[in-house]
Amino acid sequence: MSKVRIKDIAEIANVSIGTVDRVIHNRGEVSQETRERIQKLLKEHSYKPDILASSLALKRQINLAVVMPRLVNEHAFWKLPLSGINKALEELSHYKISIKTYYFDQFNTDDFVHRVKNFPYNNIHGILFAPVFQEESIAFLRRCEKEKVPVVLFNSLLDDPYVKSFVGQDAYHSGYVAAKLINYGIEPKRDVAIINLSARKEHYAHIISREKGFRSYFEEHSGRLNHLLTIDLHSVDDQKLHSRLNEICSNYDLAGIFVTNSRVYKVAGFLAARGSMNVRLVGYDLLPESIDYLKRDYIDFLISQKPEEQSFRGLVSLFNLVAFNREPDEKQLLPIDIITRENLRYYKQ
Amino acid sequence: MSKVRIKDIAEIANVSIGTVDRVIHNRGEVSQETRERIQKLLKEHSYKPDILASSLALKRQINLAVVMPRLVNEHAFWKLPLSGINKALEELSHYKISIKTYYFDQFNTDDFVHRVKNFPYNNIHGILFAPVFQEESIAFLRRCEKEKVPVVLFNSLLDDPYVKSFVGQDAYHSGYVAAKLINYGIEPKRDVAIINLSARKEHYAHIISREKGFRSYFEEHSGRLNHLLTIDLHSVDDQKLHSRLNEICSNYDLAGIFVTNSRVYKVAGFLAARGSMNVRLVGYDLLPESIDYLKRDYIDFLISQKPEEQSFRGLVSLFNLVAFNREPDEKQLLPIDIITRENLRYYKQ
DNA sequence: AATATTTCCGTGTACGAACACGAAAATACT
DNA sequence: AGTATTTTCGTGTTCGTACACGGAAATATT
Repeated sequence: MSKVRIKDIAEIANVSIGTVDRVIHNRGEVSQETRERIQKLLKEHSYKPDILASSLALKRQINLAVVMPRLVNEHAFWKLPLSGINKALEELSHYKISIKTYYFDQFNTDDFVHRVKNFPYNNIHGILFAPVFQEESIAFLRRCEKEKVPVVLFNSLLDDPYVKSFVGQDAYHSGYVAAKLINYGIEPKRDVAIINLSARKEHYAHIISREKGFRSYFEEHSGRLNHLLTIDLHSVDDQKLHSRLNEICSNYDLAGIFVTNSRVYKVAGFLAARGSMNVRLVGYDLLPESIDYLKRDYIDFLISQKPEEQSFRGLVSLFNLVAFNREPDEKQLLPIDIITRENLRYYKQ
Repeated sequence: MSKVRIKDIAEIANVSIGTVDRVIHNRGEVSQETRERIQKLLKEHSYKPDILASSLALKRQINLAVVMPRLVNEHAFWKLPLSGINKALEELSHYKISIKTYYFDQFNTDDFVHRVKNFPYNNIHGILFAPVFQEESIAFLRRCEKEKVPVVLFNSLLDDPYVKSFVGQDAYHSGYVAAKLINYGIEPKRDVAIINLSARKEHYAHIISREKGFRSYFEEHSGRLNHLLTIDLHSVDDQKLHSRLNEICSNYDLAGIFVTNSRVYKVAGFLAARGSMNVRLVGYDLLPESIDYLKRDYIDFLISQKPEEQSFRGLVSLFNLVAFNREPDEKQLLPIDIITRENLRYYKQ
């Protein structure tokens, strides 16, 4: 039961350590026959490399890239993954590693395509990618596949066999959880609004999934379905937003609002300005602005996507893949943490 | 900025690696003068040992002990830390480590005192301890201090300077969070019960803290204070419990119940038997029985203490302390996770 | 002064895997 | 047959630290 080392395998097989090593790393230069013999032995003795020793001995330089939306004007969400990237950089500082970040304009398909075209594929050993544009992203994956650069996704899921791993949240279930929280807090027969505050909703598969999850909760539970309304607001202008929301408030008996992304603080701002405290408000992510409204009770619950952890785990997975050939889980689904004013302190940063 | 190694320090100080090593590990046999000189250099260059190399080179055998309540009859809670212990054992399997568990009867002070008396202090390098009896536990700590065996606590906090670290949850705030959840879900002017289902409440400091946290939420918020009642039920007998609860239900307009520990499933069982679905119920921990009632919507929220993670992190901290002299944080407070039927899957085991 | 004892410090090996280098064996080519 | 080339494999060093061992220097003892 004691751990089997390369040396042990080598002795059993009557070959040298070097040969076993070559088999393990597919470095070739081993005869068909002995390779198979050793592979069999490795399996039989269920050889697992010693993580510590491997790490210590690793000499290769490893270059990773992160491809994600640029931090434009207001959508502060994309700041958050950066701290995860830095944390990963620290955690992996024993190694010879470089992480370079490539930003693209999340509202401009052409920009993305252009950035990806001049990508230094042969200097990069792995890519952590936050996809936005469905088709173009798939095309990017095809290119990576051709260039044999492994890709790990975070934040948003692309259904493609070449993706080595996805780190993120199940969007559907997060919407489902949000629905529970709102339904739990309000009396029956009152109205609930789903607000999409996204410039271009169709770009975000997970926003759609969240709404679906939210709605399906109500389908399965108390018949509040005919009190559900979806509002798409593409404008980022606060003036317009407020007047639109005002209008809705007077037309409906709003008891709860679900904002399908991190811009929930905008709706909270409206509620605060209007002074209406008894509308349940649930949204996403721990942006500073949202935290502020959470503390002041204008937001009741936030669901964290854990963006720092997403990028962190994504990078670590990617590194382990390219450095040690350790295959990550296909999906790394992070828990759907429910954050309130009262437990916030344990989730911040 | 590149990492400084023992070798570098040795060269600068014009001594050998061995000497620097002796200084680092306080192994003596170094003259006062050179010791101080090297210590100064270590600080100046902010030397940090390479974790990987240290681990690989560590040859000492390390024996840890866990001291915790025995898994008696019903209080299944104490099963949970065991999986954390096993996980730690696995994680640390690269090392020469042994973990031995010592159980005591959590309802019998004498039993605890007796077990602790014949403790093999000189074979044990560190103790992970879940205290129950205040005074006797402090006495135990004194003994450990005398024998120079470091102690890390989990689950329940003892205020003692000798404790190297505490891994657990802030009980007060967890009660506070529970109050938010109940208050959020019910209409004003209805009654809320706090139920202590503990054989001997006074033994559990954290049960008292939870109640305090719960009450203080209501003190700070909507004046529901005169609708709050505390019920101490020492009996474990289901018959008695049900009749007592029945009695309460008819005397009060109960809209919410907070059970201050993992026995919340007992109250859920009562509600299920009675068929009353519209009482909000919040309690602790992911016991299988409670999970079952959570799934059936008799329990609305569970707050997890993460017992597996407590014991896991406790052991890892303890190991790092005795093996590498890495001081753990004084308090390792785990997040107060809010678990519902809808996000349960991401928190199970 | 010679020997014993203590204090102080350097050397060497081990940990397990990665990888460079080069040697031996097998095969191909003239 | 002799040389060149390729395939196959073994040896040795490296990563940074832990620790055993033993040697030299300083001090004490007779």
